[in-house]
Amino acid sequence: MAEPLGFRPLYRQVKAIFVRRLVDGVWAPGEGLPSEGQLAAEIGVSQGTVRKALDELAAENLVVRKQGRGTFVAEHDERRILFQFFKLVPDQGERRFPDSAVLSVTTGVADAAEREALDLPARDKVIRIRRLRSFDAAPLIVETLSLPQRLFRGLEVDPIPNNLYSLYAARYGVTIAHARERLKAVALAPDDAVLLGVAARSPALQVDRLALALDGMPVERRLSLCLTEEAHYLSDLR
Amino acid sequence: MAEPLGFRPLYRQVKAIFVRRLVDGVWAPGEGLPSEGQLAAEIGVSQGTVRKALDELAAENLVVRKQGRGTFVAEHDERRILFQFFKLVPDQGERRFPDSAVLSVTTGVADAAEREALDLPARDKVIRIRRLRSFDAAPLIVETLSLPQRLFRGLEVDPIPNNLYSLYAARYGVTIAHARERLKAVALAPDDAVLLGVAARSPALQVDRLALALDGMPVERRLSLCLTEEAHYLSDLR
DNA sequence: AAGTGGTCTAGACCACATT
DNA sequence: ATGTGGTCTAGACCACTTG
Repeated sequence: MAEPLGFRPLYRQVKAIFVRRLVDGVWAPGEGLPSEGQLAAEIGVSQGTVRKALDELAAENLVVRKQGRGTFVAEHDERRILFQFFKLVPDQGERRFPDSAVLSVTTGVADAAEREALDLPARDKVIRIRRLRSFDAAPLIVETLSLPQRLFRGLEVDPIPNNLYSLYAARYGVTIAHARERLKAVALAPDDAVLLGVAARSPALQVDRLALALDGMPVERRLSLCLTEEAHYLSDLR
Repeated sequence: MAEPLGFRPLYRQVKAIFVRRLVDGVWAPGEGLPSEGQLAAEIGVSQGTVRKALDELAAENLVVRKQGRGTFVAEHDERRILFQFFKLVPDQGERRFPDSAVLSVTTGVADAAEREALDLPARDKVIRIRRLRSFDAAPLIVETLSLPQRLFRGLEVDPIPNNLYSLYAARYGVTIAHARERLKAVALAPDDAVLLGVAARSPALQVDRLALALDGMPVERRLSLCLTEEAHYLSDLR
């Protein structure tokens, strides 16, 4: 009578140890990890097992490996966000990052959609950030972010940087690991159309993003309305 | 004076041998590969090196590994297409595959967009398939496919199955390995709106797909107009 | 019981970056 | 010269599937 339960390979247990250290901030973004040999000796497994654990973390973009230099905790620098999280690219010209103008920062009780997405109990509060993003002063995206207030205390009192994911990591120890986006084509409401400088009822690409932390906890919801006259959402199917 | 050229690890050379066999159809979809040990002995490398080559092919969905059974050439069965290539999912209910009704099959000289996408010389011909796809008789997508005629001779004279990628592989030896999609929100032209049963100028999600074969050659362009009232395009950012 | 892929180890050597 | 990750090997054993 063998165990009907799943088998858990050693390298996954090692990986779990490493993820724990990332979640707890023992290893902070940008920092270099100990060498494979040191980690192997510390944990008491072979170097090959550590290697396999680190390879999986690298495949998930949680660490970056550099031959001859070492293994480093991944950062949310502009380049990474541009390629991993920002899928809207100009039809012509280089892939680049838009400017952001914050329209408002408010707090309030989460509505049904926010509670559902962020897995919040009733009456929990969220911070809402509304901003307009542009390429060369040409409005491109108007978006509303919703964040659980209990995770991001004090965020609303300071200036909002363009690169939010870097701020989440540095100030709140929250690392965005991946995201799920749901896309629809919609007709713009009059007020959004005004902000984007187009006619009401113009078609726009609506992107409903839920961003998840290292441990899988949902930490940010982002509802974006994008003009796609001169840009498109790029999706690679592999 | 060392070689300034790139270093090419052994397992990648082995992988290239395997890809060659897939491209040439020596190993056909669904077929089982020789065991790792046999391949290692045949090529004259260690089993670990063969393993690393096969692991990469599995990561690219070109082969499927089944513990205790063997390694198999990936097929374009319904499940794979549903998860890898069909990103439009119902807002409520299970992920599923729409029905297809072919509207027309024609041939003609490739236009500028088709030549650009498919990398065709001037005056080359394409086969165009236009079809309407529905969930439970509710129209969802109207799409036009463009295929290089020289790759798919005779395709236009036979009935068009719902699962085209399986047909490409079985009859023309063309395996679709991955695809690149560009999304925009557009207002429906009157004739497309009629087909989809909505008002003219309704917003729709336009998906411009370019599908690439194993060797990276572009082999299919597909322009889809999707209604997103009760469905959405799902994109996972990892 | 036999065959397959999956894991784990130990050691040698290579490529790359830094000192 | 040293230290890092990357490759390659050989062998042992484990988990899973099939006959």
